[in-house]
Amino acid sequence: MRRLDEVRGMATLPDVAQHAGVSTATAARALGGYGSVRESTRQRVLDAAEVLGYRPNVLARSMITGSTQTIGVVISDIENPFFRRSLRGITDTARSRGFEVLLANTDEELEKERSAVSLLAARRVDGMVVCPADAGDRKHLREVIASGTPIVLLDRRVSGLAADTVGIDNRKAARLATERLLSLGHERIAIVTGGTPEIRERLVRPDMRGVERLSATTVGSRAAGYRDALTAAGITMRPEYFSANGFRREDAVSEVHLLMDLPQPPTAILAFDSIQSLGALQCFRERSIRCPEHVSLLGFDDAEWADLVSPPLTVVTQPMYEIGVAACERLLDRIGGEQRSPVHDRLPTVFVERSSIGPPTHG
Amino acid sequence: MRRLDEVRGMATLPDVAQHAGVSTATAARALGGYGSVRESTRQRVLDAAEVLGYRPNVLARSMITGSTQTIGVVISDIENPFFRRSLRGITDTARSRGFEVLLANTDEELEKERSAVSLLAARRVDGMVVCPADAGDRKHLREVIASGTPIVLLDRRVSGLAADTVGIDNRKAARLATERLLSLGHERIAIVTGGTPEIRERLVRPDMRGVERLSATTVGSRAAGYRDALTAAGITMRPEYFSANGFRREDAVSEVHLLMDLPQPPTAILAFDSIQSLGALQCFRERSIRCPEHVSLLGFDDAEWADLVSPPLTVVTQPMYEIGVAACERLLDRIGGEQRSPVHDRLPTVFVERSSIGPPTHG
DNA sequence: ATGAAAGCGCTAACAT
DNA sequence: ATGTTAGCGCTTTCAT
Repeated sequence: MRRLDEVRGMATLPDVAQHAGVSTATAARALGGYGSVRESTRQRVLDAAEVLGYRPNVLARSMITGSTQTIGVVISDIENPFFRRSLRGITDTARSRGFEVLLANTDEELEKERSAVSLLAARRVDGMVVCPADAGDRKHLREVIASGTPIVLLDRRVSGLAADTVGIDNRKAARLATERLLSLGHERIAIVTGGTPEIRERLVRPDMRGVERLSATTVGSRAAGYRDALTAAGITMRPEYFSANGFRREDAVSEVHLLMDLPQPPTAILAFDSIQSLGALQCFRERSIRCPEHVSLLGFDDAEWADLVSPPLTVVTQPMYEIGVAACERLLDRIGGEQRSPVHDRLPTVFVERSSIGPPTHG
Repeated sequence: MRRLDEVRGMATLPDVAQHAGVSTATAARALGGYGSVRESTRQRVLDAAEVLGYRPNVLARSMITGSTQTIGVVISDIENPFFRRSLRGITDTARSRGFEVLLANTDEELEKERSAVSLLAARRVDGMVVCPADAGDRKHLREVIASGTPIVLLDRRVSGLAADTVGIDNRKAARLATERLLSLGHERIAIVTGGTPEIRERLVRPDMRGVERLSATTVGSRAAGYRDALTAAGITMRPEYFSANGFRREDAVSEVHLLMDLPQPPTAILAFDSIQSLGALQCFRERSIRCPEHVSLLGFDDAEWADLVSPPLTVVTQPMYEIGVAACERLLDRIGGEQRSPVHDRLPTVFVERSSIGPPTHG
């Protein structure tokens, strides 16, 4: 009775139409719920569809309508607490609005980002949420936007790109965190940024020229906030307290070791994300350094384990899930045709004081 | 010069063909790298594509070839360490083989699983990796498989389903873990399963009937392994030591509170996943229970924080990433046309002893 | 309210 | 080696 159905288990619109004794156009109208169809006909078509186990071919539909009801998400690493929580916000929101999510990891590598973006574009996603690599050119993003596919930037702002951005005020958050450390009496404060040596280079030169340009990146902004606080307190920034040698946990571990090996090791460390915090904690454990007695640790992002490590970590919290939600909503609005010029949402951060910071021990 | 390009930024094959002065077929061949094309023509086409910023429409291609080069992943929660690590294994593998990943969360809700699977099927994914909800019917999975789309089961085995499975030997792993606790002298061992009350009901009845059927689920298998060890040691399982009231951290926290409120609280707890471990740890902290002095804790899955919480957690490790890789490879093989009957991969677990377990304190 | 027919952008025979 | 010609399954005018 139904040929195609037997081949690949798929009945098509013509099959349904024939079974219901109507034209494909009518069947499509009945199924798609548009146009006008007499109730009795409608029912007949629906029944036929039911009987045949008909499932519309979304691909064919997309080809015509031009919409795939799919968004692409390009992030550096799903395993990073910030991204995975945000991703959950994105997927939940997308889902509730009838969109699917295509996922791609970049591991902070520009090349992977490029190919991911290009592949997603080829898949005709209706839009993308991307957390752009901290440096490098943005031609690929620009092209996508130019071709009419909206992009919303997550976490990181890119100057000169016609894209909405959702994140926090990184500079301010870092300044506040640093100030808290300062108020405790710390003067030797190091930052473990998880950034790349290149970024570091531009940030540590005497005049700090280029900080403004770099404030387009998270690391740059936070480093700038750190500098703001130090400067205001009349403290000179020491290049050796500026660590930026990779975003992985192992990178952080070795960087903190280096820090603690310094003739004048820092009395406090500000970690720029939860992976870096974990690395610092691991280093402390390896050296039997007591925290906060020997050194204070303040981190970004309230990971699920932050209150259960020892000592419980004091953190600057970003509303990770909400950032994802907001980013997705912005994107969906754009996809829906919203026109206004790019907006940059800055969600509020919260300072959660636990016990990993305390007054410095000078020795 | 290029009409379509101006409308939606998209040049089509005919555009490229015309620009290169060849037929669409030739252009397609040159671009697709199949058939035979003279080198000079090839170059001309490629150049034209470059100039026009041509991007093949994957949808149109998929409609014909019937392959979308996309796999769907249906898991309960990306935020669970096990799933996110596995997901990374899946995406990395898929990527390297030219497949994209469509993601869906189910939160262990059968209804969400059904709709996710159905949506992915409608998107014509070439296959799916799914971690099925612990209970309920599997008609939706069966239908997908019947329609010719292969499914590989992650973590959980479902009897009577023609699908490959990749996971560990849960029963054995749980038995070994329990035996370790037993060898330390514990007799009052509780399990925090993260399962549902329904599953628990079936497992705690005196005769334990139904355990076999339930061994199709992770919780069921692990509970069975726990029972195996207890039985072999001549210890009667106490229903009150069997906790199953939700998979979330909060659930675990309150369950462990309940456990510790018992007239005879357990001297050791076996947590069935890292979220449950986190919950137990949190409860301990809330009650100032010292671990392992007051109670031992042994968990499944070596989350990134496991060695940094206090006390460092003793765990049974699953090769999470590798499980994802294996699942994806199996799936890709099936998609590639492999026929053999369903295989059930069981990857090896490793016992990592840290300091959260010790001899019981009888009091 | 319904049908006929023209595509969407591409691939795949089948010719040449 | 290249071109011609059907479609894939659906939506969408334009008739009727």
